[in-house]
Amino acid sequence: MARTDVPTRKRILDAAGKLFHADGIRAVSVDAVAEKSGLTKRTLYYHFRSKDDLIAAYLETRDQPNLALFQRWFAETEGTTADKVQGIFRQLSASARHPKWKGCGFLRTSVELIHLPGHPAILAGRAHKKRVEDWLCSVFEESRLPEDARLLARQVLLLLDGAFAVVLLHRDPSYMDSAGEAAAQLIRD
Amino acid sequence: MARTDVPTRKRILDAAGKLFHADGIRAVSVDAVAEKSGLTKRTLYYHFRSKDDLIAAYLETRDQPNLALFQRWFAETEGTTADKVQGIFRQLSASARHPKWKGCGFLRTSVELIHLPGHPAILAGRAHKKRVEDWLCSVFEESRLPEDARLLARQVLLLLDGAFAVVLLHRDPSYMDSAGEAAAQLIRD
DNA sequence: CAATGTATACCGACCAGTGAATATACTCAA
DNA sequence: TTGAGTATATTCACTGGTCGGTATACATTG
Repeated sequence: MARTDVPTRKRILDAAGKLFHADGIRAVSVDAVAEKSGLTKRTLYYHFRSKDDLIAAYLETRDQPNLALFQRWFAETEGTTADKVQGIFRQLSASARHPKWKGCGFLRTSVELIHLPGHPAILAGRAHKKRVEDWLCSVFEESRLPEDARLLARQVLLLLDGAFAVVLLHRDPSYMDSAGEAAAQLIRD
Repeated sequence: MARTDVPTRKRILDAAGKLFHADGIRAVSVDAVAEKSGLTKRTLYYHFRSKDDLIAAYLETRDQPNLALFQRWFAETEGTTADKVQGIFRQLSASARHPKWKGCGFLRTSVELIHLPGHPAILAGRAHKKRVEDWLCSVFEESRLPEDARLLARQVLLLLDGAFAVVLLHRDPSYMDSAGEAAAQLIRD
């Protein structure tokens, strides 16, 4: 239907999101996305120029919500900055207990496509990680001596992404808690 | 030649190794490996039951050398345990400056294939990471109070893998140094 | 009519894996 | 020593299937 352009596009993005999350980007064919969304492949190619275009659009929809979640978890935790950061890890640890948990979509997707340097997914992943780091940095600048803030933000990001990778690989959420403790220790120190 | 079975198999593994490292496992076709090794695909399938079998054999060849490298870097660095661990990160930081550096093959491959739970590459990655962690744990047990050793080993592993992922994604080896500093700080503390 | 959106059917390229035949080297009996 | 037999090693040509992407025609709506 011509009037209802948005729902069609959204249906495609929703279907793509589910499939990409479940099986990875490379493994999901455009045919599969079309079938899952109940539309024809040709219709999909009417709304998206290419599969890469679809991937980019899919990642865009995930960027802000992801950071917002971290910010909410940070804000909702009582205590020092170290406690609040550890709160993020604790919430992630709880999330990771769900059997369908697949870690950080940006990290996963970026590593999956790391061999294609200019790929939109790499750029999206890079931008997302930078956004998280910058937010952490601003948080530390507000509550601590400024010269440590950038380094500290980087180190917390390293622990965060390390935990995403290791928890995913070992299927053991307790690594997320170990990462949270390490982060708290680095911040407190 | 029947007498010289080993070289053929090795030629295939070498070719596969180069291609897998350069382009990723999924992206490399069996045809490509066959062509690179100067043999026919059918010959490849004579020596390896399947592509997965080839992948598993390829990863096996990378397991011990990788850990041995860490151990060498650890042993060759002077100073405290914290210094020695930081030495590993420093060496990795130097390695990461080579333009062809692609991070940890086990981590990259495991994340690439994470959606296939029983895949040999996942099992190999898991086993490799466990081996590194166990080695770190034994190192810490020898030089520190035993109850902290396991947690510390896990946290260093988290920093290590976080750095592998973040350095790869951002193409910025200095994250490896930040990880090393964090590790040293956790150990010293 | 004309623009937008959707569908059927198809393309060439590539994928992992295989069938059948062939070449090479080793074994052992005459 | 030689020649037949056998296991190993390799090749060419192929299969069924999937991939991303498209040519073309049909439908709906203003």
